[in-house]
Amino acid sequence: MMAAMPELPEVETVRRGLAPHIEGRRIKRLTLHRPDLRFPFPKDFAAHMQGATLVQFARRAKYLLAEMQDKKGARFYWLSHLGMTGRFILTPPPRKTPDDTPRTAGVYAHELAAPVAEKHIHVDMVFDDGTHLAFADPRRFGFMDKIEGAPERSPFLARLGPEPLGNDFNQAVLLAAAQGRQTPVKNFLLDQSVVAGLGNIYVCEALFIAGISPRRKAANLGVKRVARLVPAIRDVLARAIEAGGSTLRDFAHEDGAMGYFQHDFKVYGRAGDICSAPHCSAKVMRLVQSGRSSFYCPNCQR
DNA sequence: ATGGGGGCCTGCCGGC
DNA sequence: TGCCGGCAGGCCCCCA
Repeated sequence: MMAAMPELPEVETVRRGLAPHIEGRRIKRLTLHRPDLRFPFPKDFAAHMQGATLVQFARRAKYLLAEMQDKKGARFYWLSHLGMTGRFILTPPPRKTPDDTPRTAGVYAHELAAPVAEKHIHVDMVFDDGTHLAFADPRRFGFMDKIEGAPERSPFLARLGPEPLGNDFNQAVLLAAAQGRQTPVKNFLLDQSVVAGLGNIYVCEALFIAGISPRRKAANLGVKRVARLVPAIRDVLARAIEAGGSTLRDFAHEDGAMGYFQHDFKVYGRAGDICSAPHCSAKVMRLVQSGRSSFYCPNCQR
């Protein structure tokens, strides 16, 4: 068992967990505890978010994309990325008591208490019903942005390839994208412009399921391997989302931290273990490609 | 255009 | 026991 980094299934799990708590709610206060994460927060970020209503909480690749309606009724989008260690921590509103009247400027007593005691909380939000949403990110590889206009024109989203679980991702598309690509299939699948949402872990797992060596050049995949690879990618992601979904049942608690559910992997992080495939006694190997670990079974993957 | 590598950033872990 | 190097990797950016 190990905790998965935020790739598509983890981000989707976060989305599903948070959406029912924040959709349709107005942001009463938003506090930044530092001027930047990986990038500086956009100018007027807090001011624009404050008083805005979160209309819909969606996902694109590994990005969370919230449709917002500001105080004047204008639409904009709040984009966030969890990076490597980013987490949203949700605290549902405590039950109000009769004497819980506004203190200053309409702030209720129950809103003054710190919802969580944790290091590395960089953003705090309070919604109109008292729901707290904090963003913590020790390594600050995550970031947030504000998008005016069509979200697909955001520089962060413009170059993304198809969603791996959508109809735009299929064997013909993947085969065409692989034409002439001399890079190993491992690197190829990590390229978010090829298919958007895979990270190191699920690429390793998908290649294992498809029986393809991470070393194989993308251009040499061929129709047969692509025909195995596409469903392998879909299956591994869909199963991981299911596994994440099963953790949501316990979500609405005090420490509502999200996105790092436990999950079993066949090869990732298992160097030296015997391959889990039936009748295979080879050892799972680790190799470094472009500075990243690949795990694979040299017997099952060619 | 494409591929490869550096840098960001902190927590953790193994070795001495 | 404490220190320290290596490692983890998503994504942008630069260079060949």
